[in-house]
Amino acid sequence: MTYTIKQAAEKSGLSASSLRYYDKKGLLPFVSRNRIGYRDFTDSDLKLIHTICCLKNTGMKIRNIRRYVNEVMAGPDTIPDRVKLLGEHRAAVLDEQRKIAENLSEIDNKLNRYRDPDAIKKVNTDIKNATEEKISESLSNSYFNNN
Amino acid sequence: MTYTIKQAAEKSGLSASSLRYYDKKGLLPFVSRNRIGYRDFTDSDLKLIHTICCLKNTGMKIRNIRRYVNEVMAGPDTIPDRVKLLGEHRAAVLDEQRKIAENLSEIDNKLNRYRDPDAIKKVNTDIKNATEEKISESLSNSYFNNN
DNA sequence: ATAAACATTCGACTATGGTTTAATGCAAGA
DNA sequence: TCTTGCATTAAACCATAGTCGAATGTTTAT
Repeated sequence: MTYTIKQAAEKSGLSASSLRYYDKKGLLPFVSRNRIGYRDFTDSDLKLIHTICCLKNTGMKIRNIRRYVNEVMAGPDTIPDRVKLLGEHRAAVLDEQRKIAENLSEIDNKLNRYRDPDAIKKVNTDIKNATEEKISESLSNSYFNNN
Repeated sequence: MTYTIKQAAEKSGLSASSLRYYDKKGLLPFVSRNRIGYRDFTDSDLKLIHTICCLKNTGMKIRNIRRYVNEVMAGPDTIPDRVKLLGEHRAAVLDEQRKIAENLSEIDNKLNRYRDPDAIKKVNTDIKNATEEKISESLSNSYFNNN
């Protein structure tokens, strides 16, 4: 069983354009061509493409995905390299997730402030403070169009 | 106390270029200018810039950050809009975090496979299967340069 | 045999989020 | 005064990750 690029696109969730783009970028050196130059995707190809998607979806750059694919193509000797590459990526993703969670918790604080019954009062106090800060520096103020 | 763009850059963790870029994109309408046209950043300004950074760091697009900033500038009447905007953003971020965690867990599976004592054997089996799949379809095989 | 529906490549185009450069101006210290 | 260091703008440039259109070829069904 092989698949055309359109079928591979459906199965992988990528667009045919993206698959061609990835191929051009060296991410799909394992995809064969039939006698007239059309790509023939196998199930094994789609498994590796799935892994590529996992890396892409977690933010790995094309350049590093290519490194990984090349290591896969080079055979079992590169297993330590793959562990290093994936392990470092894993750590980077976790760190990024942590940072996002931190930033999100600040957004949550804002949301809670806005949902507070006294939100209007508090927001008005903020505006007053910001405005006074501008005034005390003889700066123009743009809150509420009070220029 | 006011800050030059350089000092504001240091305090916010952004580059001066980014601050100018954000200003150009309408994210900093609250930043005043002194008599010769230089930006004067106040502490209140930096607080709002901090919020902007939280939104940016969680992946909000410039266009939506601008919407938020405009709502802030428009005063307390827009609090429900802000809650909607931030609430939707929050949900989107959580969903994205969930997807990333899912993809990462598949990467973890790969890592565990590679760290298995039988990793080489298993990888060789994979290559064998992939190769046989290609052969059975009369396709060229590129694993191990066995073209 | 001809049209529809695929496939190919190449180069141009888009979007996003900046960074860099060039020309210019202001301000403060030697 | 003159140099140094900061500021301004507009426009060009960059990186990333695609997407699209044109020209062309293939396969299939009618």
